Amino acid sequence: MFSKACEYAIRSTIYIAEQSNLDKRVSITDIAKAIDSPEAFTAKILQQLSKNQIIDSIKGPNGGFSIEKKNMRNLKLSQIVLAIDGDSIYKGCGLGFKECSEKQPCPVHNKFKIVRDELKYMLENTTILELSLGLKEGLTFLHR
Amino acid sequence: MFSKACEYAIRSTIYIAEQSNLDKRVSITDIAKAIDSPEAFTAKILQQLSKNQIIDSIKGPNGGFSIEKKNMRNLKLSQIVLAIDGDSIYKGCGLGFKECSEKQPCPVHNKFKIVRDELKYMLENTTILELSLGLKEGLTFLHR
DNA sequence: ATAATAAAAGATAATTTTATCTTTTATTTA
DNA sequence: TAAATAAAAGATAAAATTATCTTTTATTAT
Repeated sequence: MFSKACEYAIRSTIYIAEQSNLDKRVSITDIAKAIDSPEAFTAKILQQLSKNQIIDSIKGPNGGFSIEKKNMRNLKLSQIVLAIDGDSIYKGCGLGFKECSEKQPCPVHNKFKIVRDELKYMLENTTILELSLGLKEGLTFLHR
Repeated sequence: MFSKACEYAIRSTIYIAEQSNLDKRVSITDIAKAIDSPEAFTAKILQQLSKNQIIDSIKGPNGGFSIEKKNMRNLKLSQIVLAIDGDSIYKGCGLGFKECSEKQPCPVHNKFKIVRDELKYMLENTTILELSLGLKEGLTFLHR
């Protein structure tokens, strides 16, 4: 569905949100351990998230990553996916045709449209806040 | 969504079905031209489809690929996806956790379940026959 | 100011996926 | 039976993705 990079991006963001709700800033090392991901690779992805203003980053002692509480409920999964994997999951043809469109649809166009729209709706209406609350309440997990 | 290999597999199968409906066997070269794909790579994928008995293959003069008419209406998109990409699209966790399950769900588990079930239903209920008919009737296209 | 901390940036490496090329095997036609 | 045809199988190569390592920059505390 998504690239590994995007999976790690989503995991990271949810974890950072959870910790930011406890007013804790987290380091790359913390994050990689918490979400069970390769640290250096995760660092690269955090850079992208920071550049896209999805997370905040502070250098130096007591530095680390965070998300402002007031932004969490407006931050949607779709923004992370767009920043890391681009818009191909929304706009791309199911069979990979660049020329595929409503006017000139590929054989699976209309079948896929239903699923893609459902996915799009879900990503655009799921907030990082609600996902981090599930974690906090012990209903969901970010590791084994 | 799917790998390139799987995209080419689906395109190929639909094209072979369309031609088989006209009682025409098609060569690798025909297929690659018709679906706009790299020929040698497509050949490899056709081998897999043949091994999985999704398509029939005959060597030598007047050989090529085909699908028996009586099998077309029972052949589902899901069978092609399973043969080429495996079951990760159905069973895999949206965040890539191996340990994710109903009992120990990741934060997006239930959100993704809805979308994944919709996709699964679509793939398991869309036949190659119906997709090839859309092509035949000029309603859909496999090229620019 | 200096040392310590932590992320950013840049370079490099490993792995996987995509793609190609060559040789072999099966089948048909002359 | 020999030549031609077409897919199968095997080896190799290119590109993209995933992953790691090193150096630089910014910030804080001493």
